[in-house]
Amino acid sequence: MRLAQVVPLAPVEGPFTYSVPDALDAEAVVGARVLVPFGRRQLTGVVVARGEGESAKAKPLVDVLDARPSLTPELLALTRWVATYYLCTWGEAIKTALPSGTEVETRRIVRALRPPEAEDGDDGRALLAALAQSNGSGLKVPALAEAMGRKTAPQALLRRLEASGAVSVEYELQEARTRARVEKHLTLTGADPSGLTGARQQALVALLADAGEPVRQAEALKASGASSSTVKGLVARGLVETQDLEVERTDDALDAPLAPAADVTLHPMQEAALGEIRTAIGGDAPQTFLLHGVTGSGKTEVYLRALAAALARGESGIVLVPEIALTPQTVRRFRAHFGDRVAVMHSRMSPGERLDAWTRIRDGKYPVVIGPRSAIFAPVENLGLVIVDEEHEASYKQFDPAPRYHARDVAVFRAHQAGAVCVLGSATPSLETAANARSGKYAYLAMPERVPVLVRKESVASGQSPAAEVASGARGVPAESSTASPLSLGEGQGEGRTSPEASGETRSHPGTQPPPPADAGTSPRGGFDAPSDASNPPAAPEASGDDSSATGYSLLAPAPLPPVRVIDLAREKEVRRLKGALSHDLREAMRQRLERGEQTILLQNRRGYAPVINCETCGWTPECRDCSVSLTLHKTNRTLRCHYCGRAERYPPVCPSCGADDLKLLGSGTQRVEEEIAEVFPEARLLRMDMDTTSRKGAHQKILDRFGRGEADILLGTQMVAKGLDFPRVTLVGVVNADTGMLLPDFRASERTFQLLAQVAGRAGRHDLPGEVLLQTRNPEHPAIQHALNHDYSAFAREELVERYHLGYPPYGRLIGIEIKGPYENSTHKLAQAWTDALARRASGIAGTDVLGPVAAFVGKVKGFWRFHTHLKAPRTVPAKILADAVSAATAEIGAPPKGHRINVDVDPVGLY
DNA sequence: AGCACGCCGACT
DNA sequence: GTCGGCGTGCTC
Repeated sequence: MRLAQVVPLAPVEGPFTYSVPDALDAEAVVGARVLVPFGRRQLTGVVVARGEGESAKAKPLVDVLDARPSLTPELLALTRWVATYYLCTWGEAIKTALPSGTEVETRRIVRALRPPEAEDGDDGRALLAALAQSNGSGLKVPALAEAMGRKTAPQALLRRLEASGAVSVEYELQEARTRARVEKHLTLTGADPSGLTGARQQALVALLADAGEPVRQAEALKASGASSSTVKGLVARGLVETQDLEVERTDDALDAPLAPAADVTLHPMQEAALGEIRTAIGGDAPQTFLLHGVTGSGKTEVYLRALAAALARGESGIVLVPEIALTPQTVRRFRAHFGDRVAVMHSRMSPGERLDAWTRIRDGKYPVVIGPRSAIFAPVENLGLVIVDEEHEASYKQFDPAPRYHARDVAVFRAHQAGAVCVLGSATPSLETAANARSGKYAYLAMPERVPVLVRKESVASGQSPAAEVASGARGVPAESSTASPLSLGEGQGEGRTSPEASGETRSHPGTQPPPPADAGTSPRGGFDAPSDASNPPAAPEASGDDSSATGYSLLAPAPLPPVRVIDLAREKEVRRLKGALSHDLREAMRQRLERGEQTILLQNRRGYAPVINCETCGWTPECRDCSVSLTLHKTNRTLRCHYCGRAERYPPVCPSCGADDLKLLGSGTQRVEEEIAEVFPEARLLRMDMDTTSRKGAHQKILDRFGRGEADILLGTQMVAKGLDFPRVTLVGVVNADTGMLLPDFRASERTFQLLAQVAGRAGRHDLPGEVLLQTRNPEHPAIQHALNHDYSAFAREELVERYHLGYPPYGRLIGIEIKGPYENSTHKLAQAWTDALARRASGIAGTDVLGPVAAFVGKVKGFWRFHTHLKAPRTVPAKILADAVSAATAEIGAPPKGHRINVDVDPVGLY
């Protein structure tokens, strides 16, 4: 008999075998979504294989849901890899690759067949009364339970009422929540319209004749001034036909007019990088590049041209960006170049818009897809290029729900599998990527210099260049050696190979453990050491007589990377008796900018007014009821707020514990810095950007636009001020407290701090005005600070890699994190201990492997759930599969956790606390 | 994830 | 005794 292997979209291990009725045989192809009987109900699954054979257990497929398969064999293979690598079910992985809300399944619906009074028993009456509220449309079983004020539905009672004919319980097909939108369209039948007298009718017919294709009724009526009765009349006369056709829901924001793409000439360094990428695109073998370019080196221009090369070959491309809201410039430039060939996915899209975009991508209408991490599963065919912009960004890692995948690593795998080229771009590559570049696994492309900037002429004249209209390119810049060279991370080039699973190659290389990047101090600095001295800037290009100025753009010489100065807050406190958050020097620097009419960006990576309140009399500190953190004072509405669960309560005027009027506000967040600036510079125009001021849709962009137009002197905010923005008049970047996050118990804390500081430092002095960066810290000797000071990524990476090597952390070790959550501290700890013991027994036989934990999470309780962590740490030489098997075995041994408890497995975790 | 079965304590 | 709560196991 004909069989199909089907993976149900449920967290069960599959696939399951079904028989295929003759009528569905042609449609039930691999990759198609199907409706299958599963237990007592029916649900959506995906056909992953077809075949012939005998199976006694196999039930027949109920229906095929796709006219065209939802998943290509390539995406099926990709999702299966994600499932095995990230330890989730194939069904969970497939679910992330499909638009949400499109599942079809049956649910039990209970309907009342009699009025409540007809029932003798009290509970029977209560059930019927609950159903009566549903107006005969019935209730799903959980909804019924809720309507009765119970946790679970009374199953036995239900069965009795069903048997006695008081209620019906039926499985009913629930349509997908998200469906294609169909709207009424009008066409002419071709019948002779002569003899029509009504002006409206004539107008409508003329419009339809002009169009020559079905026109949306709403559109036709608006354009012709007709009404629906006009249509009725025409239909009655047999002149017009109506039909329901699918329409695409699009995001209006994307229809905004675009500045034409500037045709710029590349800097030789960009040219060299692009050349290598193009060669790889032209070749047959898959290849991954690290494009390491400082802020302002023109990475986007390289992406654009690489993508053009792939498109020219008839291939498609995927561009991953960390978060669309934070990268509007990048998105706009792709749209300016590729127009309606680009599908943009972003987090603010409605499920319907997403579905429509997804459908059209699958139908091949968009060869370019740009979006956040989930876009790596976009159903494009003939993939030629995958770009991961800002590859170091933590937002590429998904945590909830499973699969807990890293989109960058999935990107590398997908590109490899498709024989495509993958480009990972960053100014501050993750150390994983740096190690892969160093070992030769990824080809290394360096763009260590800023390039001249092209701005629209009128913008230059007014002194304010709207961020979106800036493009990068250069002409006539003397070529420096821009040969790609490996990162100078130490000795041992060649023999060390760290191979990420995402490479799609072997999982491990036993016996090829990377050597320690020893003796880092004496190793030569390689091709990438950003110039930190302003004394030798690249020569300015001629700004006239070239094509670009003819098209309304002018070239501005690149600014050198700005000098960075560290302000030791501890010393500042001693010497100058620092009050508030802003040191004397930072205030003076800000004053200068105000006087010169230049702009300042201030980073304070903490929102609210004061993160801690303390009663000086009794020591009371407000803490969240549901989370083990102290509450932050938000002065704007006088609330105490929890930054983990969002809970807010009134800020008490006096200490609720002892009644003393002695509450001291410790530390400062953005609101307090805002207040301080207002006191010191009452004339300054200030914009604050943090989660509190950007919660409304579009608020984020509004603030940036206002700042870009020069409507404010100072932009103050959390790390969102550090991302990909280009404001020509910003000449000062101040970091109010560089230590936030630096001392967290996470082996990546230092890396993240360095990346944030490097990123925000790159915001100063991007055009003709020289910039300056001031870092305030209590830890001036910290490596993250010291290397940010010199813009020296290479030195930072070198040093940090040595540390990682000695500690056995990634990229020199593998890590699987297990989070155990539960409602009580004791029960959760016990479960965590039991799980950890089970894992330890499995891991004891694996050489070099450690089981660390369980330890209480850094924030022990969040939203009422206690959290404990255990980590499995192993050398890279241990195959990932061995570790995964150990974790699976431990999970199986422990079995299902008690009610209310959860165990989450996180392969390659990104945050440890 | 549902859904059903079957075992326990708390009421009539 | 029955009902409701909850743990356990299964779903082609």
